[in-house]
Amino acid sequence: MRRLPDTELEVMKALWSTGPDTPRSVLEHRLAPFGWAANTVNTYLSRLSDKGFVSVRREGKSNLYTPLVGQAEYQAFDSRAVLERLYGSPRNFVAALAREGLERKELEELQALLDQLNGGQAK
Amino acid sequence: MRRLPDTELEVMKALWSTGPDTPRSVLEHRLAPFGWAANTVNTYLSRLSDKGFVSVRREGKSNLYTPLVGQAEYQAFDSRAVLERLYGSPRNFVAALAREGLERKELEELQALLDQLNGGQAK
DNA sequence: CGCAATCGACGACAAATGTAGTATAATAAT
DNA sequence: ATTATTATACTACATTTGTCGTCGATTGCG
Repeated sequence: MRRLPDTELEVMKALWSTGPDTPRSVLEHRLAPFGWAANTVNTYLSRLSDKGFVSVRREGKSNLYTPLVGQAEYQAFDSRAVLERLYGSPRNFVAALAREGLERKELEELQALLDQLNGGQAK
Repeated sequence: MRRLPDTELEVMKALWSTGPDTPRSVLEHRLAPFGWAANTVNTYLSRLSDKGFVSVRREGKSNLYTPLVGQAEYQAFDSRAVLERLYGSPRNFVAALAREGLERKELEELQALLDQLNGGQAK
């Protein structure tokens, strides 16, 4: 698994939210704000395919791209990579966020999650 | 502020830990594991200088590079960027880590930090 | 059937990143 | 001084990323 560049990640996020989809559809429904040319999306999808993140299948007149890597799976990988790159531990990451100003809501969500993780039990 | 590529970030980490330093010294003391050529480090330092992350000063026979952006400052910026890129909230980030397997120690550290953040008081 | 609208494959090209070599100027050792 | 050592500045070059354009095949319409 490798970390994806920003643009390809945006395309993956689109596919994760819509499910298997065609370039045109995904562009119009989920990537419109970027104002990308149709070919641009095609390039990103093609690169994602090369990297094994999506599969391609002929769906009548156009291609249908299906995510091969799930969002949760990618996030699990990426979050660890983030720690290794600069923070070392979840604690350091959250501390950095805190320095920048954590909102009450974010804090509460975190606390709730931790309670839950602990209630279950930590591995 | 912009996000730094991996190699430049490694150099910054080295400078953060040693303080102002020369290319040779930083390479030998903190970057040895990478096995980079001396000129490679020089290039990274030069790019960091262009980007305004370090300052250069002539120190006798060699250059002395000083970080202009602090580690805490960079981390605060970067951690937010991480959330915006893929997670949306600290909660989602930690949840992703949890899926990948959080160690008990990491959990405890996090919990302690949160207690502290709350004890202090959430903004 | 003939032509126009689509779509995808492939090629292009600039900027950023990873990694160093060269050439040159200053230094140090004989 | 002459030479061997260094450190720096500049150049170089492959790969990756960001963005498309072109061309040829496919489809749908009149």
